[in-house]
Amino acid sequence: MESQDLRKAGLKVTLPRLKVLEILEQTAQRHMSAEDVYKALLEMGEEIGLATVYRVLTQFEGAGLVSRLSIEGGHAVFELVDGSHHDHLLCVSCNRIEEFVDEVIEERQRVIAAEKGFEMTEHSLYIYGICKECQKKAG
Amino acid sequence: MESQDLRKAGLKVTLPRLKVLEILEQTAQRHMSAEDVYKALLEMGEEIGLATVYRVLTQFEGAGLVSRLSIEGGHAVFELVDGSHHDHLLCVSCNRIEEFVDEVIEERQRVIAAEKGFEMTEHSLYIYGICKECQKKAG
DNA sequence: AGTGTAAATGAGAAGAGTTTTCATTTATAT
DNA sequence: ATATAAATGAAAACTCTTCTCATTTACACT
Repeated sequence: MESQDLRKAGLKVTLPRLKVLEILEQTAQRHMSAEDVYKALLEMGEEIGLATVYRVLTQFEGAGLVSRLSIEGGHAVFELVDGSHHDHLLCVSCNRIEEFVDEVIEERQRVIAAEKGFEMTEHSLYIYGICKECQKKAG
Repeated sequence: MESQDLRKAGLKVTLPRLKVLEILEQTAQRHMSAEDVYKALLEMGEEIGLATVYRVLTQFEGAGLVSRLSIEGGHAVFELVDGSHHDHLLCVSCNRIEEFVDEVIEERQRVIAAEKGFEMTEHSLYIYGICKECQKKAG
C-alpha cells in the first residue's frame, strides 16, 4: 500500500495520508477509531489534526482502501481492506474484535433479501459476546 | 401493555411513561426514534420533554419492554418487544424497515461463536438494500 | 528549477444525537 | 395527610463527527 494507491484514488500524495496509511498497516490492532489513529500519530511525533484524520479515513473508505465498522452505540472503527469480506465478533468486555466469514449466512442473506424484494447493497452482522480470555478472568 | 408492566420493572407509573407506551403501541410505524416519539406526543397535545423521552425509552429497554436498533450512521430507533427475536432489512432509499427471522442464520451464529470460544450475548444483523417500491420509483 | 492553481490541511466552530445536572414536581408507602 | 425517594423538564454538557475558512502544499506546466 503506497503512493500509487492514493494516486489511483485521485488523491494527492500528502504526508498526512501516507502517515495514516502507515499507521493502519503497521499497528498491531487491526481495528482503529479515528481517535486511535490520531493518537498513534501524535505518539510517533507526527503533527496532524484530528479533522484531517477523519477526512482522510473517509476518503480512504470512499476509495475502497479501508472499511468502516459502525459499532453499536460507540464510535466508528476502521480496518484496512484486504479484499475479503468478513463479519465481526465483538467482545463486550475487552472490546476485542475477531473476524469470520460464513458462506451459509452470506447465502441466506441473499435469499432473504430476494424474498422481501430487496436489492441488497450490503449488510452488517455483529455477534456480541464474551471472549475466551474474558470468560477465564471472570471465572 | 399497561401500568402493571411498569410496576414489574420497578418503575413508577407516571403520565410520561404511560404516554410513551401508548404511542409505541398505537403508532402505525413500528420503529420510532426518540425524536419521533417526542414529536408524536407533542402533536397529541401532550407536554413532555425530549430528555424524558430518551430516559423513558432507555428504561424501557432495560426493562425489556422495547429494543433499541442502532442503525448505521444514524440515530437509534426503538420498537416494542413482542417476544420474538428478529433481524432487520433496511431500505437505504426510503428508510423503511422490515423484519425477518431465519433459523439457519441463528444457528450458524451460535456455531461460529462457539468455534471462536465466545459466549454469545446477542447479535445484530442488518441487511441494507433498496426495497421493491424504491426500485420501481428509480426505474 | 520556478510558478499557478486546485486540492489539502489544521484549528476551531458547528452539528447531531444523546446524556447529565439540578431545581421542582409527583407517585406511592406509611 | 405526609414524608421521601423517584421522576420530570429545561438547559447545559458531552461525544463523535463534519464543516468552515484562512493558510499551506502537491503537482502540472513552463
